[in-house]
This record gives sequence, C-alpha cells and structure tokens, in this order.
Amino acid sequence: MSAKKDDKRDAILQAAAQCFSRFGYDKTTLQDIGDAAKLNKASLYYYFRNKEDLFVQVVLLEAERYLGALQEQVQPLMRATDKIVAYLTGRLEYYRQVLNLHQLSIENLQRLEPMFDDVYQAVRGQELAFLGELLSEGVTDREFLKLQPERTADALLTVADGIKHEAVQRARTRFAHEVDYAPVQEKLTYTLTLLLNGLKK
Amino acid sequence: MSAKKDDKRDAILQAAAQCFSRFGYDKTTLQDIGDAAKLNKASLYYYFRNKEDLFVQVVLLEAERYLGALQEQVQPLMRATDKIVAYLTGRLEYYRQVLNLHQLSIENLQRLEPMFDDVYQAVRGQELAFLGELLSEGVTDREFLKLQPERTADALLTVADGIKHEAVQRARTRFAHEVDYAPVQEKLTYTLTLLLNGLKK
Amino acid sequence: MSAKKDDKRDAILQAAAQCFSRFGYDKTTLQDIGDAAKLNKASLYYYFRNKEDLFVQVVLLEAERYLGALQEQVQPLMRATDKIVAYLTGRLEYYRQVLNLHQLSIENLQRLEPMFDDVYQAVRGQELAFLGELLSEGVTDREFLKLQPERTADALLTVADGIKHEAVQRARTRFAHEVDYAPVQEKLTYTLTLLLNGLKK
Amino acid sequence: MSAKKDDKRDAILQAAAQCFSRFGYDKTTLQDIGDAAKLNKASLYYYFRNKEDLFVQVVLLEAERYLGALQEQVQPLMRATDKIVAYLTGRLEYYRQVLNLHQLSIENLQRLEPMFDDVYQAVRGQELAFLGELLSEGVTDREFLKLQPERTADALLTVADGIKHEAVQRARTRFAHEVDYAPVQEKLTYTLTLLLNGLKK
DNA sequence: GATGAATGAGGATTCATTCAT
DNA sequence: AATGAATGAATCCTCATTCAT
Repeated sequence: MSAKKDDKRDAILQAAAQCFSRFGYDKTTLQDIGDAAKLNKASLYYYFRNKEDLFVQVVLLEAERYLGALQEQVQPLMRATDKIVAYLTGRLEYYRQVLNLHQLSIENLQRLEPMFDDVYQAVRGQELAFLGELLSEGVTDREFLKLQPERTADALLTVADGIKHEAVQRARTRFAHEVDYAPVQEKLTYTLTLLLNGLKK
Repeated sequence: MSAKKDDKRDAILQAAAQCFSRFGYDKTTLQDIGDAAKLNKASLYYYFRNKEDLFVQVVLLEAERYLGALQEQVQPLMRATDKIVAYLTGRLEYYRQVLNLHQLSIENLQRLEPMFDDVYQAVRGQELAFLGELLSEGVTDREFLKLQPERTADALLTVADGIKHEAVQRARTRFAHEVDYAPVQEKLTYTLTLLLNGLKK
Repeated sequence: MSAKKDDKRDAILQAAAQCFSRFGYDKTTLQDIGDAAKLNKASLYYYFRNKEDLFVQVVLLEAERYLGALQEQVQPLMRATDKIVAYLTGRLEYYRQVLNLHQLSIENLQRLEPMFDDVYQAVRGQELAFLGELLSEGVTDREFLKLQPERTADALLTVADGIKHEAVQRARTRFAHEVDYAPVQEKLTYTLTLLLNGLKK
Repeated sequence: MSAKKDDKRDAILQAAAQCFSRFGYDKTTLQDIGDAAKLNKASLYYYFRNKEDLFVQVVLLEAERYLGALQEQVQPLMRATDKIVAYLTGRLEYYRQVLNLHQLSIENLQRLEPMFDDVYQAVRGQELAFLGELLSEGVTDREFLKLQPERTADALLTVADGIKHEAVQRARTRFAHEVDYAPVQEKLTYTLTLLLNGLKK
C-alpha cells in the first residue's frame, strides 16, 4: 500500500509545486494546495508535517530533477575539470532560481535553511557519486594526479556549499533584490580552478 | 513646520521602501514599517491613508529618482530619436523592476493599478516636459519636421503606457514570474520607430 | 451529518439575531456573537463569509418568519384585494422595523442593499406563489377579470419593491431616524389600488 | 472672556447634537464633531472631558429646551392635577425619544446612566420650582389640601424618576427594541393619580 | 486656547494547525 | 486515510485619548 501512498504524496507535491511557483511561498495557502490536489487541506498533514516541510520536499524533488538534467548536460564536455566546474556553477545557478521562482524572502530563506540542509543530505550521496566518477575519469585521462575520489568529491561539494552559504549570510544585511550572484559565481569558479589545479600534475 | 512633517514622512517612506524590497509587498506588515521608522504602526495612518497608499508613494518616489537618472543617462546619445527610444524603453524596464523588486503579485498589481495611475500623473508633467524638449531638439537639428512638442510628447507617452498596460492585461492569465517583457520591449521599440519615422522628413 | 452543521448554523444565527437586535449592527462584534454561540469568533467564518453575510442571513430568517405570519394574518380578510394590499403594506412595515430593530444606519443600509437583494430572491418565490394564489382567488370570486396569476403577482411585487427602493434612495439625503414611512405607505397603497382596480371588471 | 468660551462651547454642543442624532452615539466620531465645529478634534478636550461628557451635555441642553417647552405646553390645561400628570408623562416620553434619537444601546445607556443622574441635578432645581408652583396653584384653587410644595414636588419627581429607572433596569434582560413604554406610561399615570388624589379633599 | 503628532485598545478577517471521528 | 470543525495568532485598520508646543 505504500505505493498508493506515494502516488498521493507525489500528486500533492506536484500541486504544491505549481502553487508555490505561481503565488510564491507566503502567498500560497494550504487551502490552495488542497484545492489543487483535490484533497481537504487537513489531509495534507497526513503526508507532510507542515507547510515548511511540504515546501522543502517540493524543492528537493525539483533539485533531483534539475541536478540530474545538469549532470547529463555536463557530460559532453571534454575535460573532467570543465565538467566539474560546469556542474558546480550550474548548481549555484539552480539555487538562485529556486529563490526567485518561489519568491522566497531572505527572511523565509534563513528560517528554512536548516530544513534544506537536512533534505539536501538525501541528494548529496548521489552528487558525491557523480563527482567521484568525474574525478576518477580525470585520473584515468591523466588530467589529475592520483587522488581519493570520495574525499575529494566531498571537499568539492563542501567548498561549493560553503561559498553558497556565505552568500546567503552576507545577504542578511542587504536587501533581497540586491543579492548579486555574479561575484559569488566568480568566487566559486576561481576557487574551484585553484583546487582542481592542485590536483593536476 | 510642514518641513518637519515632510521629514517624518520621508523617513517613513524610506523605512517602507526598505521593508517592501526586503520582504515584498504582502509580507511587509505595518508593524515592520512602524518598527523601522521608530513609530507606532497606528501613527503611519497619520501620514498615509493605508498600506496601499504608502506603497504607491514609495513607488512614486523611486520612480522620480529612477526617471531622473534615466533622463541624464540618455542625454549623451547623439540623435533625439535615440534619446527618446532609450528613455521610453528604459521606462518600461523600470516598471518591470518595480514588480520584481517588491514581489508584487499580478493580483495585487491589478488591484493597485488605478492607484498607480493616479500617482503617475504627478510625474507625467515632468516627463512630458522632458520629451517635449527632446522633440524640439530634434526639430532644431533638422531630425524631425516641424511639430507641436506638447501634443507629440503626450502621444508618445500615451503609446508607451498603452503598450505597458496591454502587457499587464495579457498577464492576467499567466503567472507573475512568467511574464516575458522581451516581446513587450520589442513591440514598444517597433511602434516608437514607426512613430518617430513619421516625424522625419 | 449536514443536519448537525445546520443545527450549529442555526444556533449561530439565533445568537447573532439576539446580538444584532440588542446592540445594533455596528456595535455587535463577532466576539459578541462568538461568545453567545459558545464558539471562537474565527469559527464563525466557517459558517458565514463575513459579518455582512451573517447579518443578511439573520434578516432572511426573520423575513421568512415574519412574512409567513403576515400571510396567515391576512387570510381572514374578505376580499382578495384587501388581502393583497394588506400583505404588501405589511411587508413594507416589516422593512421599516428591520432598520430600526438593528439600528441600521443609512450608510450601512446602502452598502448592504445589494446583498439583501440577493437574499430576497430566496423568499421571492414563496411570495410570488402566495400572491398568485390570492389573485386566482380573486378571479374565482369574480373580483378580478381573467388574468395571468404569475405575471401579475410578479408585477405587484416589483411595484412594491420599487416603491420601497425609492424610499431608501430618497433617504440618501436625510437622517436615518427621520425617514418618514407614512408617505411611502400612502404611495404604495394608492398605487396598488390603481393597479388592482385595473384588474376589476 | 468666559462669554467667548461659552460661545465656542455652545457651537460644539450644537455640532455634536447634529452628529449624535444623525449617526447615533457610537457611530459619531470626535473627528466628525470636530469637523462640524470647525475645530481640531483635540480641542474638544479643552471644553469637555471626553466623548461621554460631551454627549451628556448635549442631552442636558436638549432636556432644558424640551422641558421648558413642555412646561409652557402644559400651562393652558385647566386643573393643576392635569398639568402635573401631563408634565410628568411628557417627561417620560422625552426620555424615550432621547434613546431613539441617538440610537443609544442599552449597554451604553447603562454605562451612561450615572452621568445622566449627575447632570439632571442641574435641571432638577428648575423642575422642582415648576412643580412646586403647580402644586401651590392647586392649593389656591382649592384643588388640593394644604401641603408643603417643595417636599411634595420632590416626592413627585422622585416617583416619576423611580418608575423610569425601573423600566431601564427591567430592560437589562430584554432587548433594546422590546422595551415597551406604554405600560410604563400607564403605571406612571396610575401612580400619579393615586398620589394626587391623596392630596385632594 | 489650539493643534499636530502619537499611541493603545479593539474590531474584522485570514491562515496554519489540530483533533475527533 | 480523510475530513469537518475549531482555534490562536497575526494582520489591517479605526478611534478615543494624550501631550508637547
């Protein structure tokens, strides 16, 4: 019966995704989502703990899809270095889009961030595997020196997330619309280049 | 002593501007604004009729500044035609920014539009004068045939606003974040070109 | 289980009716009504859209009872003409009482009028049937010429409501308590007499 | 300068009287009264302690005028007994009108009653004198036995007020609109008749 | 005396959330 | 699993009242 439950859960997630991107997080009411999912709003609490949880799950689902697509999109690139940089910068771009898409205010963002961190653990394993493979590829192609793929992949992800996190924190004192992602992207690219250079012969 | 009142009013407007752009229109509470302005929220009603009015005044102030800057920015261009097109398209871009900046939902936008129209009358005089001057310039430089600056300026502004308004109306059926301004800009540019060509020898 | 909901709804209506007639429309708070119905004030919104809606429903309920009583009260009269006139003037008298009973200001009255109109449609069917029967009676008793009961009943009701409506409109410039219903009653009686005479041989 | 102040005070009272009878006590705002009196609403507090005080003063002024008129109106009656009964029942009628005129809710009424009592002391002296005179007349005309005018007048007024007060108290448990003054009038008339009969030979 | 400015209290309304069934 | 029903908290707004000038 878990399959059935999952179906319903997915239907709710889809309805919620539409509502959130249409109205933004704050303006979306559980009534809206319930209506869209053809379910009483009270029933949503059977599948999700609360509005925040539901939102985070929506974002997680989108993240899985987006990052999957990004991974495929990056494959045609020639060098492992380029694939890695493209993937990690594409990942940041995704983060920016989520904020805009759901009209998340900085306030909400900071309230929800810990929940995001929890949820990202779920995707992180997959991401680590992907990066690890790219790194191994790089070694095979003699692009990188011998390295420990898992630890290096973890380091890369941590660096990328650290830079992203710093950007959000810095936003604390500035206005939401003023957050400029260009310098963050630049910093990320620069740091990754340094790191990956360190792996080269 | 009206200066003092105006000072306070301005302080509130500034506080409100910060809040609106930080949290968006809906999420900004009068409590937020009152706190930021170091004033009881009830006192805000001494200076403004209601939340909507306050918001519109904020936008008006921003519009004055923005349009002033735009006018200066446009002056270095060589031909009057270019100045006019640049000004009127820059103006539309501003409109787009306001929506994003304050995370105005289409719903709110349509509710507030009449209030905006009222308020824009205040700036319109200044805009007409500016455009009129550009047109006169164009005549002096033999770029345009003889024309009535006031009436022509009015026509240009009306056309630009009409195209903007149509875009909002069309948005009625689409999601706020999906409104694509590129075709609107294109339509505006095209229409203006036609119009201004009509003024040429 | 809808019966249960209706029971609660009725309990609220009764509580509201008491409050409205005790304190008047404006002075009655939803807190008052909630207290009287032993329900959180927010719960009232589960049953009614807002204060105005609640008020209108109260009046509707009273109207049904009053008009029912009026119909019985009118039956003993000998001639159909008399019954009709008595019913329609009694109806106006009821309208006057509602205003006084709930201390409705002209301001509120004019704001609520459209809602009343909506709600009166619900009773109108019953009223039309009653009047139609009186008219048919009149024909049987050779008091009236042959006529179309439905259309004639409709005409009578429309005339009565029109005269009532005119009185409210005229009140626009006068104080609520100064509205004098005597001339309205007179006008109504006169007009009805003319109309009904037109139906006689 | 006290004359000037009194003028202003009277102007305010007149403005307030209009507002109160137009909108009712609750719906009248101090802003309304200030506007009508062409005075800042804060200035009203220079002349009156608060809204209640202002209202009570308005009623007092009206009472003086009304009771003065009533006294004249009663004079043409032949017998002192009739004059007294007419005066005291007319007085009760006035009381009823005040409630309706200003749409005083029972709630407000009971809150304001103590203030009324204070204020009525001001008129009471005049009323006692008037009644005393009627009583003396009655003695001169051999309608009554010898009596002490002051004490008897006081007794009459106390009885009349007591009956009125009882009516208000009884209203506590009933709805405002249901207060029926007819039995109160009757009771008053009956009691007065008994009393005055007691004074006759 | 008069008023501009400020505020606390209260009222209508919305919404996330809970709970019994 | 699903939902009808209920509620506390938060939000916009109005108004009587106060106070410094």
